[in-house]
Amino acid sequence: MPESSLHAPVLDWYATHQRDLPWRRPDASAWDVLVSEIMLQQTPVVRVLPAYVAWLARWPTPAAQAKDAPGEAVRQWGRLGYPRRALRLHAAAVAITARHDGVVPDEYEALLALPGVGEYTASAVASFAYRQRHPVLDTNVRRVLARVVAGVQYPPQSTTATERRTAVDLLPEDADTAATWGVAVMEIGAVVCSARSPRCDDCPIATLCAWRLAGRPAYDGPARRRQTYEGTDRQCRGRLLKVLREAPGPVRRSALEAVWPDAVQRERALDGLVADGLVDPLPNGRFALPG
DNA sequence: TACACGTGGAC
DNA sequence: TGTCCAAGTGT
Repeated sequence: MPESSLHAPVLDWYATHQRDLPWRRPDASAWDVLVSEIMLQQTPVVRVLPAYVAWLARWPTPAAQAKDAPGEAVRQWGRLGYPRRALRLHAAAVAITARHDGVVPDEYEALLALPGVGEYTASAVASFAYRQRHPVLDTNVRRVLARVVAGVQYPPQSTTATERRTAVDLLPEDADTAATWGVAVMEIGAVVCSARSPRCDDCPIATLCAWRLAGRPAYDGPARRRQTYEGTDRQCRGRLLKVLREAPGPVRRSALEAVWPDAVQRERALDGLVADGLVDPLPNGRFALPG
């Protein structure tokens, strides 16, 4: 069975079933796409939607973003999570303005050099915004390929050379078709071939899926690392930054002390936020979002 | 290569 | 109710 037999059913399904998301509209700029991709890193679409609209209403171009302080980006980020992304998106806007004349670069290597842009995001922007032929390997695509091609329930913990080869092998020859293919496979992973309860009855490639053909065997490998949160430095950092975000200006140390009782952990977390550039310690002993 | 890094919704 | 999961990146 040639792998290209997957193309038509996937592309046909996407043509009629794709969600209407703002960053996919024809008039979405490369900046729009970049903002969406950074926001969507580890964050569900439904939570990104309102944040995305507000962000671009305030900063419709990289130059507009670059003119404001990084702390304003952190504040505007709100409760999306992983606020370092806000800092990096701001830094990317500065870099785009300085190095690329305010235009989001269309070359993969130039994209990869931007802060907060890794292998996936560089491919996504090159593909979705500039219609280039790049394999996009996000968690959705990796899961779909793991099931359809490899016949297993879940992909490996980190992206492997085998997965990259599979993604490249499956890429349609025509660049524009390849770009649509990428977002289409992602969409199947997001709304049909979900992690917990795949809806094989609604899947356009169910009859070609190795995992389904094998009877949907359960994941058989090393335990997937579970993420802890309660009581961690991460939770503490979130509490501290929330105080800064919601204050109109600099805050006293006492305001930070009030949200986390463990002094040792609190100081460690605060030091971490300062080291990450998310918090500015002021000479007067107060703390602020970076200026 | 593992690990750190937020937040909240679903089951 | 606690676990799992969500369009990853940087170190």
